Amino acid sequence: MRMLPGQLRMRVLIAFRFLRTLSMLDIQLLRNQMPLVAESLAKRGMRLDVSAFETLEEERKQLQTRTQELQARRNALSKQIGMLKGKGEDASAVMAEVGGIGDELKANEQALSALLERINGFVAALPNLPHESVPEGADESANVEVLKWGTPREFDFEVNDHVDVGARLGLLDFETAAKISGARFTITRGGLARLHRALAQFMLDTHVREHGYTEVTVPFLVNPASMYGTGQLPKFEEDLFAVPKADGGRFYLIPTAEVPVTNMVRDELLAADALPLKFVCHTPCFRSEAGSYGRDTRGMIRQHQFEKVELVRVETPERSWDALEELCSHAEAILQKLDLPYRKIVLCTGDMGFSAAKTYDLEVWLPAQNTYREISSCSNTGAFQARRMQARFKNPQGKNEFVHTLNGSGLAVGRTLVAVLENYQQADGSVSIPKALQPYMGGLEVLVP
RNA sequence: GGAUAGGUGGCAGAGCGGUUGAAUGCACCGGUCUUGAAAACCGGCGAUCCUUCGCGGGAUCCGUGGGUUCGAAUCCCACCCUAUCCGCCA
Repeated sequence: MRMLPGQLRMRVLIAFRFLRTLSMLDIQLLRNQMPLVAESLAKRGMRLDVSAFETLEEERKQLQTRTQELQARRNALSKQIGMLKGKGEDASAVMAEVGGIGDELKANEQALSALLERINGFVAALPNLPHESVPEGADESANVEVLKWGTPREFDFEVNDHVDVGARLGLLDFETAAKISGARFTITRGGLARLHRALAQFMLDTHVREHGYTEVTVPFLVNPASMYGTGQLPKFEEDLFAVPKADGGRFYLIPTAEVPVTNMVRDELLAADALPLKFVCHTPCFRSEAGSYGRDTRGMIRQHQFEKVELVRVETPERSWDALEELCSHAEAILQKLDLPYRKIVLCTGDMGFSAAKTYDLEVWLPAQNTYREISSCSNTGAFQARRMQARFKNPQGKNEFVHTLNGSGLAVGRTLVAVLENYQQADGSVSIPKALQPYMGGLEVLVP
């Protein structure tokens, strides 16, 4: 198989990263607590080949020790040559001796770097370890409901789904979007377009004014290193849209603001008093949805392009677990203010994303589907992303330590619009506007056909 | 797209091919002085990996990769990135 230039660069980048950071999981943990790590990964349905790793490690130690011995000898002898020449004495005997080291040293160095790349390939495929509080299970059926909020409304008429509600209003148009772009795109018009904008504004304002987040705007096109930092690459390239650059490189369209916002601290060494960082960011998100051809084809639940208001936090390890609860409550606050019934679940070990140590999903009630659907996902990745990104802070003991990074939707704007249309629809085809949004709609109380 | 300049420790900024992991300043930590603080003075202060129970010892890292050399931050080549100016453009 021919390798694309981007992939080649990625492999080079990974090899380079490995030498600097040695892993995505903590390599020390892997070396010293192998059984524990294996057990933890097993909970995620991930079988860790312990003996394969130990063999590689054994080989690495031998090779590294031998290489370093040779390097030490070469350095010492070369230093002697410098001293002899400085005194104007003859150094040819020493030069002959050091010359003999060259071949073996070069062979050792090459073998070592090849081996390091193999070990990296092994470690890079490992997902984050689940937090101890995460319930064990193989798939979504083992997720655990934490709470239900609100009561689904009783309808005294036949409920329509958001596609029909939007059609009756004449403000939601999939056909024209399909003509322009293809499947999984949407056009909204008039009051509905404004309602969509109002939702995003309302979320931003709430998180800034009431929850203390700093609003940021960021690039929507990012480089491969950023995708690697947050964990989308190298494993999940097929989920992304790529844009080629004239120089042969590529940009990726962000699948979530988590990528650019979290990468703001990549390669940074932060002062302890700079933490926590709390950012809120409204962006479009682009996803290829390559693995979900048959799912949610109707309506605007699953799109190639949607908008999201994202919360990102950079925390110290001591505080990150409290911060996750807090962040999730901030996302919940939006649903509560909009009076949309939802439930909160904690994902089991088998259903979590690659980078996450623990994830809460918020699911909003959709009456037409008679079920709850995901509208937010809030995760603590611990030091997993920070280790990939080299994002550190100087702890009170003066030691450099990896930060913990968290992110969560607060909320997905498109799906929130769906939820409002379905939950606030009325028998005559109109849709009343949630109280909290009316100030953002110039006081408008209802959208009428 | 064209033309320059530059990428060195948390930051700024030195660095004739040879005891340079790197001067100096700032920041930071400890101490002296002070009623306290500031100032001044003294001392300390990079990361990662290997080895050791520990003390310690060793290796690698000056944008990235490669080359020359007994020896490279320093010389050569390629690439990446940043800044500035010109052109074009929302």
